[in-house]
Amino acid sequence: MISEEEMQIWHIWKSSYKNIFGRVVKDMSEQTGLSEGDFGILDRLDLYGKGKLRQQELAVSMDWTKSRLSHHLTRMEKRGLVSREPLETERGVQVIITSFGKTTLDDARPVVSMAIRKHFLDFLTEQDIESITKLAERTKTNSSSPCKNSPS
Amino acid sequence: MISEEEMQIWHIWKSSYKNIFGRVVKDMSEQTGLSEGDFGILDRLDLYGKGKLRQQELAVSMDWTKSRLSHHLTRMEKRGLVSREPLETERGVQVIITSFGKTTLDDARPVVSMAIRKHFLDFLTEQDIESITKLAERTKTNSSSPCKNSPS
DNA sequence: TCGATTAGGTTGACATGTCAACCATAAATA
DNA sequence: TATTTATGGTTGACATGTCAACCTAATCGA
Repeated sequence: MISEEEMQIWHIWKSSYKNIFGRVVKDMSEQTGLSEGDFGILDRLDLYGKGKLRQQELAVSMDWTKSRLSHHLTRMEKRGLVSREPLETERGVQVIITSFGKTTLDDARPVVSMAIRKHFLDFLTEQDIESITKLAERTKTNSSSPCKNSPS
Repeated sequence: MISEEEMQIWHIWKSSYKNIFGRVVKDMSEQTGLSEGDFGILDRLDLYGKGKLRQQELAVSMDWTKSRLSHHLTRMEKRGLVSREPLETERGVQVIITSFGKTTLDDARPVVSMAIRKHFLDFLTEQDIESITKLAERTKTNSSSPCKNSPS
């Protein structure tokens, strides 16, 4: 169905990603104690929500299922990184970064930046950047959502 | 430490990978019942070993830890995809694809090929291929292994 | 107004991964 | 030869993910 060379490209692409990504994650977790998920969540709470976000928005933003997020938040809560409380106005849950979470995040930012530069950005040419950007465009989710708001 | 745009590239690169890879894996698992790991293992047994490989070689080839492989093989054994038996000549374990594993693999190959073409190859330009290949080269593990054989 | 849906979350079971500890055998070295 | 050390694997505990079932509070339609 597909040629040797084509299969090669696939394998190279996969392992290249796994290598680079793995190095960044390793630096991050070793030097900050945060996983990529932890960091993503804290980052969004801090930047998009000034410290708090509704659980559902967080799920969308992370592109995670509600179940996955729920489990993850439970663990982060135990570690003291975030807290949860019911919304007042409507139903739903507010996720709030704790002060411990905030300082952990602040400490982590430079580490993460450094890791991304060292293991990823430093290797990119202009061509790579263009290639990455365009490929992402081309393969983007076909979000012409199936008739959600279509005039029946 | 790093600019908005640089962070953007990182995010785009990550999500682009996750999207494409996720689609391929989803097709594969839905249509064949195999995970990527399952397929990788069966594929290697079939191609590199004519049906059997030493566990350790398999681990290297998959770039997995021995622990991870051991756990995974235990599960695959339960499902009847592979079997294990001790080596005769030296110590160690032979991993052998069962006939059920072999037919499952044969059925899976075209599905996997199709998925890779549909979700990945079809979107690649010549430039992308060059970019992917070269970036992989540039970021390849610096395998000048730390003094394994260095003259003290 | 009442029943059916939808939205927002939680939970438990199970699959998958990681890590450190362990065990046995082979090889190297004192 | 006796003691280390390296090799090849297994195991158990625990972190992380997925899936389906469940619960409750809106909301929609007849």
